[in-house]
Amino acid sequence: MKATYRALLEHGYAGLSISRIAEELDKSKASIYYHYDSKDALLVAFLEYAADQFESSVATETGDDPRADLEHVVEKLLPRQLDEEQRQVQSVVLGLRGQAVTSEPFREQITAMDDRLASTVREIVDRGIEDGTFRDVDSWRVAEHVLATVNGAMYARATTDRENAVVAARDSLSAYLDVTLVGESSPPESESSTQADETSTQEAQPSTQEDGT
Amino acid sequence: MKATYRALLEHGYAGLSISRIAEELDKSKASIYYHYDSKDALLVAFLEYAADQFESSVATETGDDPRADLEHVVEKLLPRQLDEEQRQVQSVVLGLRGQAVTSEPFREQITAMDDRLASTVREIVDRGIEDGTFRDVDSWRVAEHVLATVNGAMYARATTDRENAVVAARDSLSAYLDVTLVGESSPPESESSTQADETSTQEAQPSTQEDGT
DNA sequence: GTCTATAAGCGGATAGAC
DNA sequence: GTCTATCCGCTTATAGAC
Repeated sequence: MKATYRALLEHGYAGLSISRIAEELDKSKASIYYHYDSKDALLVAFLEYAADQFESSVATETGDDPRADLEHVVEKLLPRQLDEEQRQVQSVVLGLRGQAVTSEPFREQITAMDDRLASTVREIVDRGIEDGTFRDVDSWRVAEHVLATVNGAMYARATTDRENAVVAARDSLSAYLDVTLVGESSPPESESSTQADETSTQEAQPSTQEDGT
Repeated sequence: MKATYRALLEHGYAGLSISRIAEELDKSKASIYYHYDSKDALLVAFLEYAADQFESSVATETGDDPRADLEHVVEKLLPRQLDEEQRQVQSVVLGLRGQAVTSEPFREQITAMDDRLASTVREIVDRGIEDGTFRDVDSWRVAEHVLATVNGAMYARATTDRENAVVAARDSLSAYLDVTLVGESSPPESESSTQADETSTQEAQPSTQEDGT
């Protein structure tokens, strides 16, 4: 599994082959077939392994401050500064996830992963509602909104060079949670000056696609 | 390009080969090499073509009601009911986007696409602020939030069986826009009963990953 | 522009020795 | 369990005829 992980990192999903895995493993191709019946079987096993890695990299203690717990989850998935190891785990998982478009078994696994993540978020929101910290919102909807935004931003981080966009989305999500769950108060930090330094890639780019405006 | 599109639809990115494209085209493999120097060159050309298709499938008239324009854009990307053709365009684009994790040229193109989309959204928000329809929010942040959520939900639609989750995220996003941009009023529709029929996949699934709770 | 034929190589997978 | 050797199919890409 670790060798597969390394091979995936180096060559991407498209470039993943038994030879490459064997190389990382420092064993022969044939030896891999002793442990797995086929490449597909190995891949299915790996997807499970990768899901575990990803989820334990996200797992977080939940305390008795729901708003902090929520922020903690978001921070785990979408840290302002992504360290190299997390970047790698995420791009591998995203690479596999892409295969779910055309592969049934992959799709099932990914669906289960998102289900678990969404439940985690929803449970935190529910707890907050019960203990009176949060307003009586539709926890399911809110959880799905959070998950979609976080996934979208992770996805952008892995497939574009729009780092600032990721941070902006994250900040806006936090502000949204404050307004929706807690009420009107804005958090200690500012409201319109956290956005780095305007050196962003999407600033001052007047849209090449349409003629309107 | 159209033959490549069809081949991609039938076999996915992993299964895309010159033979397959030639087959769709009803010409020989060699004839393709007369028009493109290499598979990579063809792929780069196709990415551009696909981006155009995608963007023109999203393009929308912008009128003088910013809130409606915004809703229109979201509806185009994340319709409540996705028709077959749109589903296909989206899964092809998503499939290509996945390659951006490991391919520089792909990454650049995808970055440009997201930049354009974000600008479109931001311009609508700016227009709304100027004409007094919207509050004086940070249009950049809001636009990135919208884009991340929409992308995340599209991504979920293409890689999971969580249809209800997509609709939930979309509804929550609309509600968020109403609150943030317009003010307190909630839209005509309900607040906690639009969520289909609870037959969703993520309901009643008590999270297998942690022991807390 | 398009074809057939073919080169050269890598992919997954197996046989059989150790 | 691991190795070497090997099979076979398919891939990208080219040569050269029409």
